Amino acid sequence: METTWEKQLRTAGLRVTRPRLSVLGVLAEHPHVDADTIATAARTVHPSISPQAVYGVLKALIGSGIARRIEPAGGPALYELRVGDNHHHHLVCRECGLIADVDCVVGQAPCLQPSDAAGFAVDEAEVVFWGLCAGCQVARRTHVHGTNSAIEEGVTA
Amino acid sequence: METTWEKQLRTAGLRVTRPRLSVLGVLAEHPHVDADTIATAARTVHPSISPQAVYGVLKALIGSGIARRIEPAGGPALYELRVGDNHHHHLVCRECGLIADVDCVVGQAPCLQPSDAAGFAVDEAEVVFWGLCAGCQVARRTHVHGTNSAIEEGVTA
DNA sequence: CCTGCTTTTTTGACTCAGTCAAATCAAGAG
DNA sequence: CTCTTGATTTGACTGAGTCAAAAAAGCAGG
Repeated sequence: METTWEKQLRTAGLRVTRPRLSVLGVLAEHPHVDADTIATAARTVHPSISPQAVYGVLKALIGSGIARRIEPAGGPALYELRVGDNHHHHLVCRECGLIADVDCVVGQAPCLQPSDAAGFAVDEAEVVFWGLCAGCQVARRTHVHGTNSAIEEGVTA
Repeated sequence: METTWEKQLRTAGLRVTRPRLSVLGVLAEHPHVDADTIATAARTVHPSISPQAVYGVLKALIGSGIARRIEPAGGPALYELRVGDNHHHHLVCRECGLIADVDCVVGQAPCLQPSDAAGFAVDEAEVVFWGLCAGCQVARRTHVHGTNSAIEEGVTA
């Protein structure tokens, strides 16, 4: 497994270093993490890693397409490994920040091409679905006695 | 025109104040502005307005649905007036940050509902189209002599 | 196995966007 | 006009991330 990462790094023309391997290890275990969590987790494997090194590693990984950066509104940036070419989108929980992956909707849904592109040369469509994760729906029904009609009426796009 | 804003504020249960009216004025003139630009522009009308007042006003406007906040990756948050109910999405230029509105794709495109919602109760789908605006396409062709094949091959969603 | 060049990492200062809390001030109800 | 409540100002502070110089480590050639 570790050999795979080494190969990936070398293929990308990057040197194989301890900080890089430990960051890759963290990314492989946690699907969507912020830089600070990566630093903390990586420190269990490589105690001397500095926060800036994490940013540096992530920048290198992103630059060579090994990792991807997503920036949900209202929170720090999150990083994920890009395994293969499976481009996907994200479901974000408004309450707890939990993120789930959703398969790319293009294919069944070529409608993502904007109808009027206003002269733009569009090269990527980014979709974020906002809502409540299963756990937070339960928590809300338990503690609050209001309705959650707004949530369940459907999607506003 | 100003009376309209006063009415909107009062309807929302908000007091009509000079900072609020000047921020509304700026928002009406500029479709997508960041907080700092709003502060600078508002100062031409109301010189003593503080940056924090701008944040306060925006928070109030957003809380009552008069304005909307968007947070494109890699830049400060932008604010726009929400006229009527026309929910729309955004085209963002990778080069210059220019933003254009795109009509909501739901209606012709009910496919925005994720196929597998992983137990989430989804209440909003947010779409951002990334690319190059017309101006930056011209600028790039003029100054760089490489290809821009990646850009024009189509949308990756 | 060394040597030396180059890329990474470390260290530490710094920026930018935004928040928080206490004190002052103004809107507008009565 | 006065009083109460809500809004703004002032000023300190946080969190996320960048930048640059110095130290350290990777790895290619001998």
